[in-house]
Amino acid sequence: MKRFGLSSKERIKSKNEFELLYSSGEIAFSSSKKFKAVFFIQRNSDKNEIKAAFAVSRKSGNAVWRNRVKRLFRESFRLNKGALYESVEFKNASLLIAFSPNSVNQTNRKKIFLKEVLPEIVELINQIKAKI
RNA sequence: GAUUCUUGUUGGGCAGUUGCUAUCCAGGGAGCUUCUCCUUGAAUAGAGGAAAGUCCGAACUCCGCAGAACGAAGUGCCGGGUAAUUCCCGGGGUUCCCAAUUUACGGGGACACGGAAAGUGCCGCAGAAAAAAUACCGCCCUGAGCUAGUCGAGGGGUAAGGGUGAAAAGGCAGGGUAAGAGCCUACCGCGCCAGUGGUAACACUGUCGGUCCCGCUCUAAACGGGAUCCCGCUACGGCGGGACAUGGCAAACCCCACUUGGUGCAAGGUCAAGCAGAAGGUUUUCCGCAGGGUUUUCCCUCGGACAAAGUUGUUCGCUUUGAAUGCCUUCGGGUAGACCGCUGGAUCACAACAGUAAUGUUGUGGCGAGAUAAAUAAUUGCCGCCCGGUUUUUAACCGGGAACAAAAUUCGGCUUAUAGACAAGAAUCUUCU
RNA sequence: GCCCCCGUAGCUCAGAAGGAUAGAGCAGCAGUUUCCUAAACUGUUGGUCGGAGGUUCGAUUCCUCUCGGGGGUA
Repeated sequence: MKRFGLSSKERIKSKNEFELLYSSGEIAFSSSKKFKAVFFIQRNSDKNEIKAAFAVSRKSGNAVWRNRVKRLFRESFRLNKGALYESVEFKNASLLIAFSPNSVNQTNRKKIFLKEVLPEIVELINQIKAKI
């Protein structure tokens, strides 16, 4: 597996997985409340896999803005997922995560850049890593 | 030269690193081994002019048979273009603006632009009256009466004037009259018909336009014929002639002409996986000196009647079924994975020819996304563009900015949103010759 | 993706096959009552009828475009 890649196997794609995540998952917020992450930890699993999703509500902006936010999330996750894999393999667990914007939308932040998104995603990943 | 508007084109470029999707090639591994799957690497390609809104039109799909009548919906000057259109091009008409001004000629814009003389309905307030005109003020004639006047109850005539209104029953001039009026006349206007030009819408020219009836294959205020009324002239035999009758609204109902079956890629098809059925309703037909079997109060086929279901607005008509693992309605259960459809086409670029143009024909060359919780990205450097600041004001450095917006079966239009750049045209202003 | 609906006062809704002062309830404000409050009663404020064009003498109503919200569909 590539160290900094993100293949389609590492993405949540089925409706069942989304229902499991949103019905019984926990929520973590970044310190500025700009972003949030919903995550579900399955303990004593033999798969040791991590699956991520990037969800942006339709009300927060138009298609161009939503696509950009999702791509920035994906880029941030792709570069920083290594620490999570170490914990998952050590604890023998599986993990599902969905990242979403919380207070940020197109009207209050028309242009958004990676240097704003990346530190807060890293913070969220560290919060989740502490709970495994 | 500046500003504004319209139309068209364009919608930053190059390189590096790390990723994603598709196609293809190579290596490794697994299996049910001419095939499929997993994994690693290389190459190539990877959002728009509107991809948007979903307002029109098609291709394609299945249902179904589309046959008729009625209904419903849509379209509406004429011609052309197109696969087709509520689109585009050209022309006509109406209307507005500019310039000029008496018009005309000229330039530009807008227009859902069939029918109001088939019928129905509506036209608030104001006004006398709003569509068969019951005359408010006024004008004119007449005049009971008495207080004898610049009086005037009542009766009649009058749509020229006033006032109201979005709109007042063709306009204007002359004649005429008691006062007036298409009451009469000229010109303009309205409409029918004919001729000329035009494919046509329409334009120009000319004739005609009382009332009733008949005719012309339909229609007729006006084309033909007859009757009748009125007016004028008359040599009394006739001859000549006739103001024009109905405001607006059809994006009110409606009439006329034309068009339209529904459904929309979550259409539709194949494979895999998976589950659980239940309740209710409906129909145990009839006839036939038709044919066959033959066990002859039986069964099958055929024809007819009847019933049920379907035919996605209704009726007729049509199709299927009539006892079976049926049909209909309601409730409930399971799955939401893969593949096809899925991108080469009314295709794109260039050139020539035809055409006023939209567009078409021919030739040459090209292949340019195919995702599905949904790829097409992130970041760094340099160049180019714009803004601000500093300094040695030609330049350099520093900081900031660059619109609207992302395919989802595919095309053709329309509409709406758009920073900047380029080209062409028009209008206005200024400067020079 | 496709197909449909709805926008009227601060809130929930009426209204019409075009006529102008657009209604009702709740809420708000003022008053009566009460020692004070609530309740009750009386009066009153508040609307460019989502936005822009068009038809018409006249549009909340009819037509077109547009903005926002909601629903259905394997």
